[in-house]
Amino acid sequence: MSRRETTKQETRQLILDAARKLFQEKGPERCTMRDIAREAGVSPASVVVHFKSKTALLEVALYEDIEHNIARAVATMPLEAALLARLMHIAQAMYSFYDSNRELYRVLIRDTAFESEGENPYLTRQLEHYLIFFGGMIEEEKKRGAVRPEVDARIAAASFFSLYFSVLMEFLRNPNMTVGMALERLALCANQHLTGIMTQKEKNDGRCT
Amino acid sequence: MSRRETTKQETRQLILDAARKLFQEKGPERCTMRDIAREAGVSPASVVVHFKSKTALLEVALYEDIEHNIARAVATMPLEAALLARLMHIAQAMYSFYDSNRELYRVLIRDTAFESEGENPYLTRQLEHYLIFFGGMIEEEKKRGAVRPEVDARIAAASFFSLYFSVLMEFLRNPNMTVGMALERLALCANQHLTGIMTQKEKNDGRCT
DNA sequence: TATCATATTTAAACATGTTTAATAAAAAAA
DNA sequence: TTTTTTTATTAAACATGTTTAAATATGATA
Repeated sequence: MSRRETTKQETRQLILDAARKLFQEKGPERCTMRDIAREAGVSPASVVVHFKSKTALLEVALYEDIEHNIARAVATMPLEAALLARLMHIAQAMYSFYDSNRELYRVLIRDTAFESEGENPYLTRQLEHYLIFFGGMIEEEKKRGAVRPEVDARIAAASFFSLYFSVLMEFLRNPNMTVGMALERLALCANQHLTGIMTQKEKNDGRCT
Repeated sequence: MSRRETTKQETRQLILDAARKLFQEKGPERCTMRDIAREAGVSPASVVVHFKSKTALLEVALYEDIEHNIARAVATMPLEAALLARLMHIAQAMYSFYDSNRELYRVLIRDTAFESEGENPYLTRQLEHYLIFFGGMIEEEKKRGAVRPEVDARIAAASFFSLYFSVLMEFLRNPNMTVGMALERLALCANQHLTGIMTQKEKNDGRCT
């Protein structure tokens, strides 16, 4: 790596460290690009040159941590547990993580969750990983005979994500909601998705296929 | 109403009309508060005095239309149809509506969906209305014997909303996704929620209750 | 009516994310 | 080595949402 390249990477790292510190301490809305630049010892323009925008910086600074947390949750997954328990294991890890700085992650998710695929590769990639991972788990359950064979595993995985994400949204919107309450709600919703809500009779009538 | 009050309301209306026009035409990110003020024939400060912030103005300007659209969808609801068909009727109406100006509604929802309850009364109220409405429909289905009696109707309604909203998010994030594709996906997810994914045997073992 | 208080509007200033144009330093070319 | 080109950095300017303080208009009060 050329001299020029190394100093560039050093500058980038200085900014990233400063941003992480200030975002965590003061929240992304109460720290300015100038604050971050000062903390990093560079000019505000340099921050923009290295990371396109404040939102992009927020994204780079935080999504890495989120990925680590996901990896940790996956690594500690109880493999023998039932599908619902596994989903709840991941959800517990993620909700607790976001709970450590709710305002920070509220702003992060708000600012990035509606970006298009190209603008937010992190989210797209994480979601895709999740779908493969959880979809695979559901396929396994089919083989074990716990999930019906005609079920579309990817749709099921996507549905679980929808339930997980909606509860997360409510959790971040409502400061009075605890991790425990969020988990309780998710468990109820996910359990319904596992067991369905229709009567057997109605299913046999084939009204919903 | 006093003279002072009427002129105030007139000013407010001028701003609101100007905002609606420019938001629709140029998109909320490409029209400034100064643009809106000029179009309305008032000062930029006046816009802030009447509507706290640009986001709040966006909210007031657009949520009313959304409410009208919901009301229209509810009014044209086929009452004899099955639960899934009714959900799809609402979803079709809403997705088509958002499709009329995707970028506009993407920004609106992004900027408001993560606000706390107090900051965004529209969303909270609309969601609550929906839960009561759809929860009531599910209770009816219980009486008809189409939905199992032990099912928590409110949780079921909330779950359907989660599925609806997640598909909407994907729809707004991904410009290549059509209304038809979104509806297709939602139908698959909602149908799974109706019928469940577990085998009967596993349910009898009571692993998920 | 004259005066005071209150509410509405606004010009000007401010705060902050971002862009631009210039500078300095490194790499490449001569 | 000297010159040229490319690249990293930044000071200054800009764009735009928002605040502040002043001015203006309205209603109440004497």
